[in-house]
Amino acid sequence: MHKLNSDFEQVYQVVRQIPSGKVATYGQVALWLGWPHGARTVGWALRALSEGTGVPWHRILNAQGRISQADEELQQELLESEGVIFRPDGSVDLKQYQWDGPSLFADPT
DNA sequence: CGTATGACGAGCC
DNA sequence: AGGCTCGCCATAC
Repeated sequence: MHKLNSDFEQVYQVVRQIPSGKVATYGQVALWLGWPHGARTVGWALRALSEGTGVPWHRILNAQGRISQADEELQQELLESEGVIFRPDGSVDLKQYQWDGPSLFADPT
């Protein structure tokens, strides 16, 4: 299949699998892609993302369960609209909301 | 091709 | 607990 598999595309493919109401961390996504220390690269990919791509970028938080992007207000609203509850300190309980990982049934294509 | 940058993360002070 | 530094890695220039 067309190898559009640039590293960015790989990131998007994983992020797109995160279900509504769940979140994932940069490092977590990186691990799923096989980059033990590529968390920053995941951030780069999401940053390069333009609007209307359909990629649920807002479901990505840092290891502390906090928003790392500039437009925090928007991201929090998007998550809350999916049922994610933020703590008073502006973080989310990863124990509760962190996604388990890509389904083993997800076809790699 | 070397340097700088960044939506990270773990460690150290 | 909070802030700073350093390591990692794909892009940008």
